[in-house]
Amino acid sequence: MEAQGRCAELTLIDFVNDMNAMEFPYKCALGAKQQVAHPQTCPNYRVRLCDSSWSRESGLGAVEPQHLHLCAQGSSCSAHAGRSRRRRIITVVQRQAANVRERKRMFSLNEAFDELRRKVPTFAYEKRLSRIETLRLAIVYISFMTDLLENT
DNA sequence: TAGGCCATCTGGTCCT
DNA sequence: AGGACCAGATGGCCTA
Repeated sequence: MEAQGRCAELTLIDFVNDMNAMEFPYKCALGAKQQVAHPQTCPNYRVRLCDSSWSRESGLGAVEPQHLHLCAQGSSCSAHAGRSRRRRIITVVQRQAANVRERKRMFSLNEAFDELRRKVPTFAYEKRLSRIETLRLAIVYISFMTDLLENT
């Protein structure tokens, strides 16, 4: 039992080694990047909040705005497909409230990512995993543990 | 300087 | 109607 546990431990270390070799060969730099957003200093933030293109006063709501908005998806855009829909008009206050909710939602998403980062094995000196790296590593890790369970 | 990553805003869609 | 979810756009920061 103890030997089996040690075996799993060693295999886990090998697994992390393999992962570093295969997936993250360049992850030897020290220091994790921790970005801190400053909405107050973000020009985009201020411009967007002052941009009234979506507001009731802009008049866009009255001229079939689905033909006015920029859409990178082109003709495949779901907003353009099928029946025409009237644009949902919201007030500045509602937009700001929606922005706050979206920030909270993204915050909880990042909390979940942080929790997942703590669950997947990495070396301490390794740079903080990005979200996509975390997901991919978790997938491989789960597969690895599943195989380990089936073969013991 | 280019590319990766991230935070934020935004508008569309779905669901309650 | 309004909140949740999603994806696109944008701009800032960091690293090679």
